[in-house]
Formats: sequence, structure tokens, C-alpha cells
Amino acid sequence: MEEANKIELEKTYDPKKVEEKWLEFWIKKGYFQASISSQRPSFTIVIPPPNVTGSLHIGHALNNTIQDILVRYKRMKGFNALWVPGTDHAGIATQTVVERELLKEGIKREDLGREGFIKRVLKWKELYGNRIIVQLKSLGASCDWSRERFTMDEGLSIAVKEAFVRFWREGLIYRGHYLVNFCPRCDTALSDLEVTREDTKGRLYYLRYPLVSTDKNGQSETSRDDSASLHIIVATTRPETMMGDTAVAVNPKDERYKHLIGKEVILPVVNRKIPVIANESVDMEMGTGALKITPAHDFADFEIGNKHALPRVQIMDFKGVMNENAGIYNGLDRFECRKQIVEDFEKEGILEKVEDYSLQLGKCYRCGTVVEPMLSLQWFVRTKPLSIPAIQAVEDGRTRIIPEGWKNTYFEWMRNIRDWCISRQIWWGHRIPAWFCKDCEGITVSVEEPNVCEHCTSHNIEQETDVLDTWFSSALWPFGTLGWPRKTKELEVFYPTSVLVTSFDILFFWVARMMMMGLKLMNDVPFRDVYIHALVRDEKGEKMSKTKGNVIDPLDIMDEFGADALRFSLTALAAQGRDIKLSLSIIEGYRSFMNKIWNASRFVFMNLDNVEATRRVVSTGLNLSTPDKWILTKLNRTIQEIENSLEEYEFDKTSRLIYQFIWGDFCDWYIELVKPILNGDDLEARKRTQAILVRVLSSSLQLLHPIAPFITEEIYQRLRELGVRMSSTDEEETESISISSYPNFNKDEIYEEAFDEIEYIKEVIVGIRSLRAIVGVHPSKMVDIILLPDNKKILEITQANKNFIHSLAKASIDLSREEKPKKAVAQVIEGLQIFLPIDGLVDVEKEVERIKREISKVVKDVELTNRKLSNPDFLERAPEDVIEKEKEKFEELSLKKHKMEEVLQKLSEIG
RNA sequence: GAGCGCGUAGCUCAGGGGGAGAGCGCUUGCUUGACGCGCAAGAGGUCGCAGGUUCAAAUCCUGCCGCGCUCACCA
Repeated sequence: MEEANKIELEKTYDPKKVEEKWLEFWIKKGYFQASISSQRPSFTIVIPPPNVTGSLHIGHALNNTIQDILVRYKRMKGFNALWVPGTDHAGIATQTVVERELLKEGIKREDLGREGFIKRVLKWKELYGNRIIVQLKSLGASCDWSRERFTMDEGLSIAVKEAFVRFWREGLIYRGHYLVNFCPRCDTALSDLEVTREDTKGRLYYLRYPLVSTDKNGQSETSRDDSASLHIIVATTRPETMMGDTAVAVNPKDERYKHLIGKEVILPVVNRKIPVIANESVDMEMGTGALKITPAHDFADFEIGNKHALPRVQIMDFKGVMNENAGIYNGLDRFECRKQIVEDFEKEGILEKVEDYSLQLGKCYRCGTVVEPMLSLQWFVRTKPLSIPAIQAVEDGRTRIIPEGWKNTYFEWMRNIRDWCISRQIWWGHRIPAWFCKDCEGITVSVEEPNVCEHCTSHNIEQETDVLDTWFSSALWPFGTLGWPRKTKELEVFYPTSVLVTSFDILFFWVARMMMMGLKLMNDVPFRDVYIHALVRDEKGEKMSKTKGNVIDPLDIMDEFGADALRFSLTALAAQGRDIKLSLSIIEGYRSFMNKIWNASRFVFMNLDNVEATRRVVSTGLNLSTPDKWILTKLNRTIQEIENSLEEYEFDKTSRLIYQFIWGDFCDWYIELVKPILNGDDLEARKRTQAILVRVLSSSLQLLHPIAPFITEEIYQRLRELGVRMSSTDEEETESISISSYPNFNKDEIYEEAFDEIEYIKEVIVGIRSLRAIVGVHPSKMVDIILLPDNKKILEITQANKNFIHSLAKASIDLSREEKPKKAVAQVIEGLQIFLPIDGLVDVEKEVERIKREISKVVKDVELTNRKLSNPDFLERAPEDVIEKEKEKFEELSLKKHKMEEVLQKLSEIG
């Protein structure tokens, strides 16, 4: 007896014992650091930077699992793989969080002043900003942590300034007085994208604006007459804005109002005369067909106001409080004002009626406050010229969007793009590099802080207090992180990046803007592919949210089930174009899979009695058995399919393939087939089998590694202890599975014949097991089975694999009979009848039922096939091979039907 | 209003013009020398509905129904 190996695996896999260890190992060894001097092709991903304030949620887990799969796969494939990690300063979000924190101490940010507040935020970031990075690491993310970046770090700050300055000089950035979305709670302007529309129940108020009646002398007087012809009724959802009305617009084609165009109405409350104007855009069907125009507080009205040169009257301040232009309502909050005004108007007879109305209300996407369109001086990016190359790049495929369906969404948005308001009235962020001159009012824009105004050389200059939209800096991420605007080796080697992995909800916010910025500033697309993955929802398909209490916290999951189980679950569900409904039971299921792999390995370890036998894991030169050939064929086919699926971003398919191979092929069949050999006396055969076991196990681990890095590393390291090395000859490359080379498809390991043979034997075994179950034989009891093959070939195959049938079906096989036994239950498969003789113990009636059911199924198929074959059109038009196949099918099924009927006949005789 | 996606086994989902698939759940049997987070054998489906194209439709086309999402200044 040879020396028993000393490495034994525990009975159950415990992720807690291994994950942290390998994490540290990988990072310490620097396996994930990319090289700028490598000759190998590069593969680059930049992480969608999570908010520094953030904590890992399930969406991050999915997003980063997918990126990690790609990076680990490419790294193993020999690419110079770089995954750049980092975080985003998340202006409004972070400021809000810190402000809330301060408020607990009774401090407002104004109390600290700008500098003091920024210091406070930085302190906060130091304390909590690293949290999500630690969490990403624990997920197993194989980022190059030595290159971690932050959107507010020095390099990226320079990038932001540089981009701003260039855009300004080219006229791509301008400053102007426009109507913008303003959040009174966050106290800042927002871009269009930062406003979400929500279905809200509101009311439609009908207001009566008296006409100014003009007498023959041309003098006007106010009419208080209630008769219909003397006023216009306008409908509005926002009566409190009426003080800002500067016109009433009607459609010029509208017969009801035609005669009033050019006349004036008197605006209640403020008693201002405003004109009735004609505008095509007014919908006659809508409301009363007369539209109050409030250019300073409504986007559509702003447009109309411009066309007709109407004055803009602002009636509230940036906090949403009514100002002096609101007359008696001065000082009231906008919603209180609405209440009050409705009450007052009702009394005064100005309010004609009120209707329930549902509308899409714009709300701040950060805090949910109703957004107020406000007239203010802001900075904008002129997006049209930037969008054109960004559209072209996707049109001509320089950047691919996967799944393709999102292309349309991208185009749709890009083609209708509007200028981007980039200034924010907050403190936390990149301060706009523009200085105003107090003497000449000129603007100096510069990367370096200027001493003088570039227009009049005055020293009396002051920097803009606004900061930039966080997405402005995020848009520079793919090249800013690689050193831009410096001309770095990194940019040369790693730009354009290979793929961006993200979810569709930031397609416009981020992806589109990176495209525009990358093409403008780098003169090339920021990434070759954009892979858009699903949203993770709860098991009912609802969005996870803290308020609903249906969140699945990835940290809890990793703690309970291990990072690998979580990663595998997300991967298995990551089908393109479909949301992920995640539940605990799914994760439990894949935890079982991890345990299965563990135990398959445990089995292998237990059956390696000699290190020599396992040192080399190559299979060439061995006198392979049929099952060996079968599993190698299956392995190679799986390798090929996995590779395809990964290249196509079909991650669900990848995980299914691995799952099926490891569990369905390797564990359920190969290991079982091979057990007698391992327990047998044939030393050569045993050694050979051990080699194949190790070979298939290690390849499986490698295939699985990108999805489940921890368990695969753990088992791999244990194999190493035994002296097993992965196929690479380079000792360094075998230190860790994460840098070993990914299995390659090898056509020399495809054995068609052996493969088909085992597939057939599997059917025989299942057939026998089925008979055993029917008769109710105890699993441990051996049965006698009679096989009647149709032809010599089947006879040979069954004969050659008799011992496998014997061990897997617990059956002694008799192949020498020439006729059917008298009393037996039977199974018919292609080319073979399987009999299990009985002593009348079986429930004949039940068995007759079963056979009948099966016959009727076959009959149905036979008829269907026959119908096809007797259809002249089919024979004429269907392709040759289809007809051929159909004929074979017909033969086979007819034969089966015939045999089954015979079986039935025999059974009836017993009965 | 425009656009997109999805309706396949009880549940979650693959598949995608020529013999309906997986996992979970369910039923039955198992202290099988890797694993009960397991093994084996089963039951379970007019592939949303109606038309059309085709020799052939779960699969392609059209319409409808249901669910979801995105975009849009409709008072």
C-alpha cells in the first residue's frame, strides 16, 4: 500500500475560513497590478465609481461581479488586465449627508463657512469613505488597488479644470440667464436628468381673468362684470404662479378666442394688465384652450415668452418662498401660497371650478422635493456639437452597446439632447475655475488661479462660488484616471478601455457623457463595448428599497453564504434584457453548488494515494478509458461554449455551463463511473484515473474561478500542496489560480465515439434504475437484468461497458439471452430492450398503466412524424437532412412502439 | 403621447423555425465509504390570446390582452 495522502478536506465548505486569507494573499502578491511595459495585449475596465458615502448594495454586487468575471477571465487568458477602482465625490449626496450629521450637533454649514465645511466633509470622507472599497474587496473584486482614484483627488481635479477651460475657449461652455430646474431643499440647480417625473395627484384650477374692456375712446376700464364674454378662464395646476403671468395665450385658430387676441386681461391680486396673445403651441382641447403664461416659472411658458418678448416676473425666491412680486402673498411658502390663494379666489369668485387631475410632477432625484423652474445665471455645456461624434461612434460600431436594444435609447436621447446645466450652488465639488472681474465684469477662465483679470488686468477678481455637476467629473473618468491631461504611458497602453459595465439607469447620466467627453478630449471613444446589465429586484420583482424593507444586503449574504455563492447567484440570473429577481432560496441553492464542488474535490483528494501520479495533469500519452475520453470531450466542449458565452457577455449561460458540467457530468457520472477503478486492483488504471480526476477538477476550478474566486483558490492551493501544478510550466504562474492560464479548447481531446458510447450507456443505466424503482428493489440490492440488443453494435457497446452498468445500476447483466423473459418489467430504449425479471411481486395493473401511457406518447410522435413524411410538400421543400432525420425518427419510434406493445402483451399474460 | 422589454412546469428563468429544458418546490425510495447544502426514480406544460407567413411556428410577422420600464413642456 502506498502512503496515504495527508491532505483531507473538511466535510462542508466554510467560506468564512478562507475568503479573507486569499484576499490578502492576492493583494500582497500584487497579482492584480497591471503593467505599463507589458508586451501582452491590454484589457481595461474602469469601475463605475460608487459614491464615497455609499455602502455596497446588491446592485454594486452585480455590477462588480460582472466586471470581475471579465477581468479575471482576461487576466487568465494572458491579457495585461487592468481594472481601475475608485470612488465618486457625489456632490449633492455627500453634502446632504454631512449636513445632516452637522445638524445633529446643531450646526449649519453656513456656520462653518465654506472652507470649514469642506474640511468637515474631508474628515467625514476619511472616516467613512473607505467603507465601500473594503466591501468591494471582500466581494473579491480584482481591481488594481494601487491605482485607486477619487474624483476629487488632485489629478482628476486638474483634469476637470483642463476640460472646463478647453470647453470654455471653444465656446462649448457658456454662462447665461436661463430657466433651470432648481431644488429648493438642496438649494441648487439641477440638470434635466436629475429631475424625475412622478405621477402625482393634483388639481386643475380654473381661474377667471377679467378682460380689460376698451371703449370707443380707446380708454380702458376694468370690468367686474361676470358675464362670460368679459373674462377669460384659464386652467392651471399651479395657481400660485399667477402673479408671475405676463400673458394669456390662445391658439390663433381657436374661434372662441380669436376676437380677444390683442386685447388685455387684468391679473387679479397684482392688478397688472397682460395681453392675450396667439400661439400655435396652445392646444385647443386642453383645459379651456386659454393658457396662462408664466415665463419665469414654466419651461413651456419660457419659450413662448421668448417668442413674444414677454417680461419675466419672478414671484418666488430660491427657497420656494413667495417674494414681493407676489403682492400680499409675499413671504409665504409656495405650497401654502397655493392653499391660501385658492381659498381667497374662491371667496372672490375668481375661482371658476376645481377638478382632480393627475400630472407628472418633476421632483429632485436626490431628495424628492418638487423641483421649481427658476430663472438664474448658470453655466451650461453646449451639447449638440459633442453629441454628433458620440452618435456616429455607436452608429459605426466603434463602440458597441450590449444588449443592442439600448442603442435606440442612446440614439433617441443623444439626438434630442439639450444643453447641460453644470453649475451647482453647493460647496462640495469641483469649484468652477472662473473668476469674475469686479471692474470690467469680464470672466477669466483658467486652470491656474489667475492674479489679474485677463480683460482689464484688474486685481479685483473673485472666483465663482458654484461647483460643477458631479457627472462633469465622472464623464472624464475613463481617461482622467489614466493621467489625462498629461500624456501618460497609461493612456497609451490602456485607452480606449475595453468595456464599460453599468446598468441602464445611468446610460444618459454617465455613459453618454463619457462618450462625448472622450471623443472630444481624447479624440477616441472611451470604451469599445458598453455592457448594460439588469436591475436587481426582490423576489416579487419590486425594486429594493430601505423604506419597503425588502433589501437583500450583499454583506449579510456574503457573511452567511460566502461571496462565491452570492457572485454565482447573481451571475446565473444575469440574463440579458431581463431584471433579476433575487431571493434567498436561490442563493441557498448556489451555496449548495459550492459545497458540491468542495465535496467533489474532497473525493478526489481522498482518492489520491500518490503524489507522483498527480504531479502532471496532462492527459496525453495515457491509455484513456471510455469514461476518461467522455469526460475530456465534455470538458472541452464546455470550455468552448464557456468561452463563447463570456465573449458575448452571456453570463447566465456561462454559469449554467459550469454548473451542468461540474455537477451533472463530473460528479453525477464521471466520478461514479470511476469509483470501481479507484477501489480496484489495477494500479495503472488507478493512476490514470487519478490523473484525469485531477486534470478535470483543476480545469473546472479554472473555468469557475472568474465567477467564484475564493473557493477555487482554496482548493487549488490544496492541490498545490500535493504537488499538483496547473498546465503552465512557469512556476510563478502557478502560485495562484488567479494568474494561471484559463483552459483552452483542445480538439485532440474530442473523442466522438467514446462520447456517444457513454451517453448511450447512461441511458441504459437510467433505464435499469427506473425499472428498479418500479419494482421497488432496495437500492443496495443487486438485480439481474436481461438486455436484448437490436444489433451487433449495441451488443458490443453494452458488452464493453458491462462493468459500468453493473456498478452504477447495481445489476448483473445477462447479454446472452435471445428471447424475452416470461415475467419481467421492461424498458425500451433505442436499439435495446431492458428486462428486469419479477416473481409476480409487482403491481401489474400499475405497470400496464405506465406502459400504456408511454405507448400513447410514442404513438403521438409516430403519427406526427408520419404525417410529415406523407406530406408531399414536406418531401419536396424541406431540406434533405431534415427529411432524413425525420425518416430515422419514424423508424426508431415505430420500432419502439412495436416493442412496447410486445412488452404490454407479456404483462397482460402475467396479469 | 412615443419608444423598449417581458408573458414557457407551482415559483425563478434558459431556449428561439423541424422530437418542450434547467434550478427550486412537490411525490416516492435511500445511514450508497465525497457531499442529506446529498443520491436515485418520478409527477407536472393547448410555450398569454387571435390571425398570418411557411412543407413545418413556442420560435418569424400583425393585432389584441396583461405586466414592467424609459423618454416627452401638454395648462
